[in-house]
Amino acid sequence: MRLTTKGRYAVTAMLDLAFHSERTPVTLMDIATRQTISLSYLEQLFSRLRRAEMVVVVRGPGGGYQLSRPVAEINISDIIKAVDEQIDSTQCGGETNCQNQKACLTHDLWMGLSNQIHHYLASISLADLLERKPIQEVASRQEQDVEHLIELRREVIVRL
Amino acid sequence: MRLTTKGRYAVTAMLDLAFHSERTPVTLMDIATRQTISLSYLEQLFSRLRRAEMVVVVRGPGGGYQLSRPVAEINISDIIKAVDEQIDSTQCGGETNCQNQKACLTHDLWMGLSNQIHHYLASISLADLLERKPIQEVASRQEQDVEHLIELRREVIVRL
DNA sequence: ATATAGTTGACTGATTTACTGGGTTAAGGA
DNA sequence: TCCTTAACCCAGTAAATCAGTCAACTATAT
Repeated sequence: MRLTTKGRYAVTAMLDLAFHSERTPVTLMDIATRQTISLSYLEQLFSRLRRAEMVVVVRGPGGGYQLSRPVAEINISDIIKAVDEQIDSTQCGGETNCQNQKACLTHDLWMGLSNQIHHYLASISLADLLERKPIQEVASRQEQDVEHLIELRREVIVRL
Repeated sequence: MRLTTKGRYAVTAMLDLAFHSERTPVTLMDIATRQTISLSYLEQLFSRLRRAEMVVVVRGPGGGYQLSRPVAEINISDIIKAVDEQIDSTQCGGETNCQNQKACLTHDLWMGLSNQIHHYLASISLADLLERKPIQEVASRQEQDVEHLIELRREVIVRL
């Protein structure tokens, strides 16, 4: 279980989905605009999220992504694991042969530690995050800030 | 608070120190041999650990490193923060201006999350880890496995 | 048909990781 | 005083990862 900015991007994007995809799918372009993440980077992340069956896809016009299950059933740990390529942190993948064919100190230590963190993050769902006041406020502001940009983009595209 | 292999190396090395430096200082060479970490990499890590006042140094023959305080007063979070240069995970360093001079979704979310992880790791001390059975067993085995190597190294050096 | 939107892969620059090798400095012992 | 020990420090580097770009592709709704 690693904790890097990559995982944070994924959690942010999933939270954005949770806010906006209840009725209609959300395009990566919309998420990119609201969360200021590059579209192509989002594509990479969602490719993994899709393979991990965290999101479902609707292709074609009006399409986009939606969460594959209710927000209460998606936890932070799963999101991070989906994008963070699990090059397991002990170099032996639970094989317990990190050091001269035997377990290293780190093995038991870090396994235990990262298990605990994993369980902790697994206990937090998207639903939990959605309930938080400050997050709701930020999300509303983001919608207003960026709504006109998204509209503008659509109009401009239509005119061309 | 990031969670990478670098932090794991630091925690492993500190745990090794906790096991072996109670009476006499421990050289980085010994740790390098026991934990199979490169000596120069250890030097880098301990340079930071020393600046963070996690360890004290004794120079010259018979010297090495010792913990700066009792094992119960050194927690995992401090160790990781000492070596992981805190390029804060939100790009705004608590300034709350990550996105167009305002808070991003990530800000509150990730701040909260990483705070919780920080507190969790802060609640685990080296003393806690030392008490764990599997860790004790691995440490004993490592001593036996490597003791002769360390002895050998000293003899060889003496002969040269 | 055409525009929308996801899918895939190759490729890039920047940064971090983990390590090598060189020399310098402090301290202890013969 | 000289030698050894061991920390200190610096410059460099191969590999991996991060974050992102670009281009060609497929599926689908209108």
